[in-house]
Amino acid sequence: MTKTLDILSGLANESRLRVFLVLLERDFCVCELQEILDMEQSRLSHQLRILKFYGLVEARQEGRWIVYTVSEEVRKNPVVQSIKDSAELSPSMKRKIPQVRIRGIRKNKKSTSRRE
Amino acid sequence: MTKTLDILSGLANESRLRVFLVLLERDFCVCELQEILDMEQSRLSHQLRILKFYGLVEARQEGRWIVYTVSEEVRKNPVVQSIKDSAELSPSMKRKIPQVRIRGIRKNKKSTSRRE
DNA sequence: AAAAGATATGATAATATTATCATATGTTCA
DNA sequence: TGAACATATGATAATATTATCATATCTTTT
Repeated sequence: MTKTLDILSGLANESRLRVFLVLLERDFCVCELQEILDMEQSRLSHQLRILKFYGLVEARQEGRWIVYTVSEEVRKNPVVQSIKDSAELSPSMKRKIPQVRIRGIRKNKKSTSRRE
Repeated sequence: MTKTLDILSGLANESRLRVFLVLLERDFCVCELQEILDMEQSRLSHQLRILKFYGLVEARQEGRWIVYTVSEEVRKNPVVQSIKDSAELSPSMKRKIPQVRIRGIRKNKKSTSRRE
């Protein structure tokens, strides 16, 4: 179970909070997050590692991509829920979320072996 | 209104989180907090300043003491409420809370001018 | 007024966080 | 297989946080 202090520590950073809020919408691979959040790859990767460290996100390989998720357990956490309700994503990010679908394009080309 | 990121930043530190949880129980002056939390005065004072900086606590003078409070507005914040519900104070701290009453002792000796 | 009590502040050192750059690793595709 | 893509990692520098110590400030008490 994710401790409250871990949630606070993990999200006490603006970019990490944003990444997390986007991942609460739905799963994304790193390059999709890059697009939505307009963040440099390496920086994003480091921040994702920290989110993972605090138990806030999980990663799975999906073909050529690594897809990050917020588990059901974390989603159910009351502190996480209140943060989700209170913190607003910027309009520009919200706009991008339904559009960005880098993985989708490829999945149609060839049904890849997906171990989830 | 206290922003979510401020709440997260302010409480993403174990001692600060503890101080805040104690102050959610009721108001305390610094020396009472020192007693309950077993923290050095200077360190406590610095952390209180940070809590104040993030808008999580307020301070008022009360005679010789400075009493810290969590405002109603902050208490009502959903993120604060969920943190209060999720994070547990240690038993030793809980035990001390009803006992420690440094201000009270003096108040009986002489009714001091109190501007609250 | 001086002593004692309560708290804040400033300086410093130790430590942690963050961003950035370069590069390594693993996967798919031609 | 090798190029291209996607991501992670390591090193380093810049910056921020934290703890500690000494001292200053303000209030009350004697």
